[in-house]
Amino acid sequence: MQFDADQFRSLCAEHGLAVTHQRQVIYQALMSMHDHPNPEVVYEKVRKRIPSISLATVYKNIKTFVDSGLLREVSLHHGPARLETNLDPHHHLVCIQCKTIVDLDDGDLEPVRLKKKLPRGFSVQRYSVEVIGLCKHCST
Amino acid sequence: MQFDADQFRSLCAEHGLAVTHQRQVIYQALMSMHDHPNPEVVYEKVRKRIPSISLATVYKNIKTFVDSGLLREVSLHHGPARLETNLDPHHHLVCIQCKTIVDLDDGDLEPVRLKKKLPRGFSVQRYSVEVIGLCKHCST
DNA sequence: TATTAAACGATAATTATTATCAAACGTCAA
DNA sequence: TTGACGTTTGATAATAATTATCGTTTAATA
Ligand SMILES: [Mn+2]
Ligand SMILES: [Mn+2]
Ligand SMILES: [Zn+2]
Ligand SMILES: [Zn+2]
Repeated sequence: MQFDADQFRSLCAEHGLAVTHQRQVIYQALMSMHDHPNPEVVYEKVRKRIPSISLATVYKNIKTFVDSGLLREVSLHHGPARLETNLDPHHHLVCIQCKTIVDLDDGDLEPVRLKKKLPRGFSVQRYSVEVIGLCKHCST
Repeated sequence: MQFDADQFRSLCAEHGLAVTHQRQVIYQALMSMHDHPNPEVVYEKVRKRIPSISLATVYKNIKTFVDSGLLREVSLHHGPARLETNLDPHHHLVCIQCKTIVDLDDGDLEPVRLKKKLPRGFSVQRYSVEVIGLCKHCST
């Protein structure tokens, strides 16, 4: 515990962040959850240790962690729905900046192949590959 | 135009949907946009043809089309953000039902390989593979 | 320990989406 | 073709997710 606190202290120092009790509890809550939680779930977990914490503080710290690279978002696609009219199997090129999504034909890619067995009981419906980066327009 | 209208008419018949002017204009707007629009953008486009249309009608029809399989959503991850604490390169197993996201080690997958060149100017940052299906819990 | 910038909590505002409901419309059988 | 009936529409309220605002508190550091 003392050790973790010190680790967090230096993490914050590296990224120029003030060390606050709230920040540390939020970080530890996040790191103890290995199932890609949403902010609300993090809030509920943190509230067990700091009942008076504000939901806004949780959101603000998550943003801070993401901006500092201590944390990521699973996908670029949270927020408004993006609609797909191309019903053929295909993949995507996604720009991290402008969020433009461009189709990548299924045949333009070597088929996805697993080396290991998937967890028992999971039935695969399809594979989705995203090539993530900066589009021409955004990289200038 | 007459032909498209007839096509839409039979599409609706196949899926048990009433043929309305709004529905047809929304569908045609969608099919003419090859860039994965969000509902707001569809609304703006439809409004040029039916200025009096309600945003709710656009949302309701998009939902109807998705439920009928005439349309998809690009990703399962729209809505609340999902947080990623695993900073190692890895991929995901995603359940379409409960939205559970499970890590898939980078080494468990043959590397993604492109057969063709990407569009000029796109700089790749990383690949993200999602194995999409039903988890053990949801498939029973 | 005093100064100062950063962070916090409360809450308002914004954005995205869904729900509600009365009026209008489309379907289909007579 | 008409009329009954279920569906869709438009207006708008409600909800969910997130960000902004702002006065107060706290942490960094000199
Ligand atoms: Mn696509
Ligand atoms: Mn992960
Ligand atoms: Zn871009
Ligand atoms: Zn599931």
